Amino acid sequence: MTIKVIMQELSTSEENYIKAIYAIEQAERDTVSTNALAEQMQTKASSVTDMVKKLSAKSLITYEKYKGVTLTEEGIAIAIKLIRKHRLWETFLVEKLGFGWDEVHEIAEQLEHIQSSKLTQKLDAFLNYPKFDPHGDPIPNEDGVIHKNEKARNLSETDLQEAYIVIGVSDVSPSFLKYLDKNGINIGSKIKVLQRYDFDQSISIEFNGKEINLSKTAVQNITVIPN
Amino acid sequence: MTIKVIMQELSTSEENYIKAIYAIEQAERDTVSTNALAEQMQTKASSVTDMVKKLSAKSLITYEKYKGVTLTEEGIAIAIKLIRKHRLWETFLVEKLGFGWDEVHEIAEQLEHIQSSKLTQKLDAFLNYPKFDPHGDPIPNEDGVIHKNEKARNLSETDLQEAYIVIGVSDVSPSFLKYLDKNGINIGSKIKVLQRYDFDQSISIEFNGKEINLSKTAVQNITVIPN
DNA sequence: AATATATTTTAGGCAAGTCTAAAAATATTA
DNA sequence: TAATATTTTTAGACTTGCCTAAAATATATT
Repeated sequence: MTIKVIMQELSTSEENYIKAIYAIEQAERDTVSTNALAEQMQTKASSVTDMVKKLSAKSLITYEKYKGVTLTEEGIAIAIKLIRKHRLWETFLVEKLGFGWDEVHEIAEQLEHIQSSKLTQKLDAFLNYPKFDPHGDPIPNEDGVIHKNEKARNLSETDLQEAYIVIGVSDVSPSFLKYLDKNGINIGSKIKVLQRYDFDQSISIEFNGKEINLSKTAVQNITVIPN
Repeated sequence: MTIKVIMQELSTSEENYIKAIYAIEQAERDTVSTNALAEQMQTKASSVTDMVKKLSAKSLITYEKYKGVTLTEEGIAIAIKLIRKHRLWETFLVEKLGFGWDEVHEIAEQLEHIQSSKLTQKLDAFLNYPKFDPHGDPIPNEDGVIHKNEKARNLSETDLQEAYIVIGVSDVSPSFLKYLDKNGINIGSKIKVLQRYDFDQSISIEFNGKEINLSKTAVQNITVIPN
């Protein structure tokens, strides 16, 4: 027998509050103050108080007057679902539609509120169950599990002989992009770190069967995740 | 020099009214009455009057008390953009995510309100600029041009010995879908009309080298375009 | 044409989500 | 600890989009 938890339908605004509370809880390990939430939501403290009462009545947060709020288990589950959808859509926009990783946030912000768990599942499958989004942030799986331990890292912090996937570059100067392009390196490129030269902090990697040397500057601007 | 028309941001509700007015204008070739619109929107006539005043103030419709409404040029443009987005998303859901033809309407109803013309363009390109959605309805192009040029037609209105491509079905009963599935017929399937039997209005087609007989009912529910 | 019926609009109200201004509680500091 | 400053809540109001009930207008019928 399968147990299906009926999850209440939330408004876009309610969902955004849940997400904001989750984000603050992750950053500061404390209850979330009204002002912090107002700041995060770009609204007034009085509006926050109103909403906080409503979410509390729905048991998505615990709220005590003048003492801030905390997400309940159910609230956390909703936040993670939203993050999952957001990151899956960002991955879709970059990998399938060819958007730049810097242009997808706003659109994903809208897409994450589309209601259909089947859509999320199918999107996940279509993208081949990605573990990280284009910004290197982990994508929660369907059960809400987030692999926070394997976080995206800089190429300079990798282990030798290990395989990685390029998920981003921080320097976006045309010359750097051209340099990567010339070598065929792109988002999604699978590379292996061969050697690290301490004298100039350059490294050599294996990519597409070829060995490529990357300067210190290049290395510092490439973000990877373990493959 | 490119002229960019700044289009005002509309609420989901406003957009839905515009779409509803457009739909009624297409069906009946007349001004749209308050009651007809209330029926279409599943709401009360008084609510319609309220909204109609607002849309009129925004010059998206012309409205004269007790005389019904008509979309302005700008209103029509918005309606067509919404239809374009709706049909592109439906195509995406069916062709890329593997949804059934019958399950995509509700989701597309949400997706069509996502604001980003770049997203629409890129989605269109990703889908290879489809001309018809999974239901056989034409997809307006970026300039709002709808190729109604009688391309999509019912299988019952085809010419013998001609090649066609299946672009949709109107009956969405599971048994009918299963029936098509068993024969391997799908959206995009290339068929040739072999013969038409007047006594029971069934036809025989060639598909994948095999000859398949389709009953009158089946025929009436399949939409094709000339190949 | 006068009356009956149907349609549409107005008037007033409600919920969601926001705001400002003022009051209440908490935190800081002299 | 008492005064001051900050944070949070309350009270009342606004907008959007909807509602009901009643009034106004248009249409149909005798």
